Parts: sequence; structure tokens; C-alpha cells
Amino acid sequence: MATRPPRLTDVAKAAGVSTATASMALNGSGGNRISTETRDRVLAAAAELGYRPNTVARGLRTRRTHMIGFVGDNVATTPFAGQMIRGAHDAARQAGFLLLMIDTMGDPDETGEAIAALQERQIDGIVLATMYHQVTEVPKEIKSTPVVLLDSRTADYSVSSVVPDERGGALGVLAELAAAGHRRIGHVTTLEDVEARHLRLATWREHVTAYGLDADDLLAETAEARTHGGYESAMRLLGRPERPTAIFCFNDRMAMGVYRAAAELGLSIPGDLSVVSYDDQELIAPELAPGLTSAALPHYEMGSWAVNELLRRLDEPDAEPVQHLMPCPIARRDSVAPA
Amino acid sequence: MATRPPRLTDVAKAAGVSTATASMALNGSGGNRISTETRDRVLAAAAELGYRPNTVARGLRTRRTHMIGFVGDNVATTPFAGQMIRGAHDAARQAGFLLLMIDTMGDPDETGEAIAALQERQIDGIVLATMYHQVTEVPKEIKSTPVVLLDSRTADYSVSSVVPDERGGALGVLAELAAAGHRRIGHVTTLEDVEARHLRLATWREHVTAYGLDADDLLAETAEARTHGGYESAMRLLGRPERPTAIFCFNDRMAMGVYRAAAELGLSIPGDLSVVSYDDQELIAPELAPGLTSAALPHYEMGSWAVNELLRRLDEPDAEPVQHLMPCPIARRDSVAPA
DNA sequence: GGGTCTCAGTTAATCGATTGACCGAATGGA
DNA sequence: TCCATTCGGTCAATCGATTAACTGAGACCC
Repeated sequence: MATRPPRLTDVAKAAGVSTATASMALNGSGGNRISTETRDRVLAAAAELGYRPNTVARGLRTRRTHMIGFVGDNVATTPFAGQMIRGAHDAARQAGFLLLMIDTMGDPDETGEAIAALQERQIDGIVLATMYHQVTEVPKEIKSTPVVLLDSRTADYSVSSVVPDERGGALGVLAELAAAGHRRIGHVTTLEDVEARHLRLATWREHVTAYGLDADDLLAETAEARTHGGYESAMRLLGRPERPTAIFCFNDRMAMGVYRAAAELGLSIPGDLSVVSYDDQELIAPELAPGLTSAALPHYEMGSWAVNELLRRLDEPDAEPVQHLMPCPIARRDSVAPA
Repeated sequence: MATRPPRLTDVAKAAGVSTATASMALNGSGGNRISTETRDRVLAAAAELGYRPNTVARGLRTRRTHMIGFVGDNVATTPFAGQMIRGAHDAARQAGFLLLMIDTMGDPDETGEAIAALQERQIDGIVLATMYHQVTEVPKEIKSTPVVLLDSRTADYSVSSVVPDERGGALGVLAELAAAGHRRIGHVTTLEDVEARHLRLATWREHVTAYGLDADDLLAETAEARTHGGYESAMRLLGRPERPTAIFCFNDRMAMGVYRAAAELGLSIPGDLSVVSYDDQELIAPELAPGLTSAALPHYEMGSWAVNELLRRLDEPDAEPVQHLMPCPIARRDSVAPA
């Protein structure tokens, strides 16, 4: 029981062949130099002994560790991280890779350290994930290591990246409102200067001005992207002389505040006010009453896309970098009714 | 730029010493066989070249990879996972270790595969994490690999483990109610047959029967552990002739339903009804109005404890296994008022 | 019969570090 | 003066795989 796990030598000995032959038989490499019966003998011996290759030794020789570094800026504290990681994890697993995870807590120094630590371990590539859609730079520590950006992009598009199609998602939920006949649509957005804010805001602006409404004039409110911020913004928005018949929220948390404001003002959702939002957070959107129609951030898909793109680049290091926009599907619930 | 990263040989050559000397100088090993000036020369050369050891080669030789396998049963889909992972991650990082993560989706076959995949990569030890407090078995694939259980334990306590002190947490929130003078305290619990349910329910029962109340008779309701389940349970509980003045909820999601039920019945919280709960989920407990008093699950602390215990066992493989109960601090908010 | 292929393997170098065994010079003790 | 230590290093084996180069036996062709 306390014996060491079997090595390739043991398998070779048991099958009566050299380690070279054993290696080729097990890996199917070396063309057809191994006869079928020899291969079977080796395979049988390996199974018999419960042989598992030592991938550290293999990695030393082949310079491939089948490990991917996953560097996140706040993996733990955001509810989105899970799906991103799982998407990446599943795609990696499928290809025989494993994820070596580091959370940098958003500290650039930490990021440098993290990348160094990963490179020391000879990871085959790196997925650089941010928890919120943004524009970043690739740390200089990454030299020739292949890298793919997850939920961010570089300013010059020089590195493969995947980000949510914010515009598409925003158009999607706004279309829900439009189809229900809404024209005066308010927007409640965040204070933070992030890509998501800009794109959602711009798309909303474009949408309402298409009706000849003056977006600047009256319909957007800004606050901290939490329940309370949503509440205050909604109170202001709904307190106006000509109140909007619908509100598009920056995210579900703010929508939660909008719900509360509506309740306080005696407005029923969706009877008196329709609400749509972004993120489709599982702990919020479906749990509110009525269920909130929201554009989902495709975290799982982005995670898996990033890994697959990275794997592709391992085989074709000189392939052109790709910028991918991942569609944001609309989760339709009961927060929209005819105007 | 496209040159290979420097190897130990390069450092040795640059410093005019053998690789053995370079290795010892860099690692501080070999006692005091290296003179100070030689050491400085080697260190300078390494810094100059930007030398980073190849830990794959090192791992092959030393049989230590400084990687810990983190196997979770549903890492992605639960909001708790993040803190558990980060606790483990931080503790590992601090000691120069990295986490190799696998999510098994709760599938036992997957777990076996995962462990094999990790062992092939020669990880130094394994943290087996479950997302909900439960009793498990250690998969037989783990033979001599050191392992620590995170948020679960074996029936026979043969493996080190850490779980939340459910009893302590429940007593804590119940004490909040007691201090406010509540006696008729209802309980809303989950249908699921999990350790958390048993311990919280038992503690509540013990608490209320201490007042001479008959727990069986009237005060516990069971439903699915979601908002709606909490809502229905609360409706039943509050519809009784002598309604409870306070409710202890299995978790925050159910508490959310209790809030809704109270609102519908025209009961104000905490004026007419005090509510306490368990889990202290960041997206729920502080966001509800009024803020919910809840016993926090110490996921971060458990994660870091598990890794530290694992690291300890790497040095002392024969140490007695330890079963640790991690305290659940009470997050006091505004959902409790005098009866 | 001699040369050339193919087949089915084996031998040995290699990946990049760590480390036990060894070694020459200087120091110290008797 | 001579032997034993200590000091400060070097040599070479080693971890467990992969793989380029080689080899011996038959088959095949002319």
C-alpha cells in the first residue's frame, strides 16, 4: 500500500518492452511503429498496474503542462465570477487542461506577481479575466506566453478578447419595452466609469432619441450601482411631472431599488411601470416579484470561449487576434406590460 | 526578445560558478557552504538575467509542486464558493502555493476523475470542498495524498475537516431575539436533508423548549429553501391563532419570502415581527429593508483554515486529524425589535 | 546475390533543476 | 610536523517521462 505509484519503467518491464515502446504504445505516438499485439500488452500492463503518467516529468520534456493560468481581478467577491470560471474550467477540462487560479484583488502589482508565479509553473497560456467589462492593458510581464482577455479588451485590439455584446443586450430589453408600446423610457445608471455604463447608456440614448425624445433633458439618473442608488434614482425619475412609463436599469441591483421606490409610490409593476434591466443575476432577477426581465451577461459562454481561443492559439501562435462580442440573451419575465 | 528564458546554467555561467553552487545560493540551502560574496554574485547574476526557476523541473526532482488541488462539488453555481476559494487561495498564496481547481458538479465519477487528474499533476495535497455542510466519504482514489475536507466531514472523523459552528450561530441569532424579549419564535426550514438543517432545527427546538413551549406543536414550517418557500411557510406560520412574534429562518433566501409575506399581511418588520436568519448572503441580508440580522457562514475563514491545515499535514503527515468548528459571527442589522 | 526498404523495436540524450558524494586548500590541534 | 577538520565549492546522478537516432531481421526487386 505504501509503495510508490508505478512508473513507465514498471509498465515497460511488466510488458517486456523498453520504456520507449511503452511510451509510444500508451500515447499512440511514433506512427505505426508499434504492433497491435505489443500495444495491447502494454495497455494491459498499464491497466493492471494502475499506471498514471507523471505529468510533471512529461511537462519537463515536452514543455507542455496542460495547465492554463486563470488570473482574475476579484474572482471571489463577485457573483459573476463563478460562471466565468466554470465556463473556462469546462472548456479546459474537455481538452485535458486544468485551471491554475489566481485572484489579484485588482492590484496591478499582484497581477505582475501572479503572472510570474504562473510562468514559473510553465503554464501553457493565460486567461486574464476582469469581473466587469473594461478596457485594460496587458501586463508587460507576459512576454511570449499566449494570453486571452476575458471581459475586457486592450485599447488597440492587439490581443484576443471576448466581451459581452452590451449594445445588443440593451437593444434587446429596450425592444421588449418598445413592443409593449413604451416610448418614455427612463434610464438609471451607475456612477462608475466603466465600459458597461457607456455602452448601455449610449444604446439607451440612441433608442429614445429615435422617438424624438430628448434624452439629455429628462430621463437618466445616476447613482451608486446598488439597491439604494436605484431607489433614489427611481424616486427622482418617478417624481417628475411627466413620469416615464418604463425604466431601463443599469443592473439588477439598481432594479431592486426601483421596485422598492415603485412600491412606496403606490405604483404597481408592471401595471403602472414596466422595468427592464441588465445582468440577470440569479439571486435577484427571478426572485423579485414580479420576475424581472433582464439581459443576461453570458459569463459562462465568455469563459469557455476565452479558453477555446487560447487553446487555438497554442496550436497557431501566429493567428490573428480575434475580438469576440458574446450575445446577451434576454430573460423574459413579468416586469413588462403594455404602456 | 524571442530568446528562451534563462536557466540556472545561465545564471551559474554568468556568476562563474557551478549550477550546484548557483542552486544553493539561490535557495539558501546547503548550510553555510556558500560564501557571502559568492552568494551575492549569484543573486546579482540572477537578478540581472531575470532568472525564474522552472518549477516543473524542480518539482520533478523534489517531488513537491507547491500546488494544491481544490475539488469543489459546485464551485460555480453557489454564491458561497467565492469566499471559500478566496480563503483557500490566500492561505495558499501566502505559503507560495497555487490552487489547481476542479469543479465536479457533484458527480462522484467526476470526483474520481478529478482526483486522478490532480494526482497525475503531482499536486501536494487536496482540499475537498462541498458547497453545503454535509457528511461525506473520502473517495478511494485518494490514497496517500494528504486531504482536508472543507464544509463537510467524514462519519468517522478520520480526516481533518472544518465546518461551520451551526449550533453556535443559531444560538447567536436566537440570543438576539431572546434579548429583545421574544419567546414565541417560529422557525422556517428547508426540505433538504442536510446537516445545516438538522443542526439549526435542533438548536431552535432546544431553545424554544427551554421556555416550556412545545416546538412540535406549532412553530416550525418546512418548504423549499427559496424565496417562495419562505413566503408560503411564513403565511402559514403567521396565519395561526397565536402567531409568533419572531421568526428564525433557515437561510436568507427564505427570509426574503418571510419579508414578502409580512408585507402582504400588513405586518411591519421589526415592529410587528422580528426576523433573524442564517448565511448572511451579501446580496440579500444587507439589501433587504430593514437590513436582516443573520448568522454569517465563515466561508473565507474555513477556506483558509483548510489550506493551512493541509500545509501542516504536508510537514507532519502523521499528525492526528483535526475537526474544526468555525464560529459563525452574527451580522446585526435592523430586523429585530423588542417583542 | 546484393542493395534497398520496411517493420518493430531499442539505446541513449534530453528537459532543468536538486543534492549526495567528493575534493583541494587552508586552518587548527597535539 | 602531521593528521584531522572545516570551508567553499564542484561532479555527476537523479527525478520520469519523450524522442531522435540507430539497429537487426525479413521482404522485395532486379
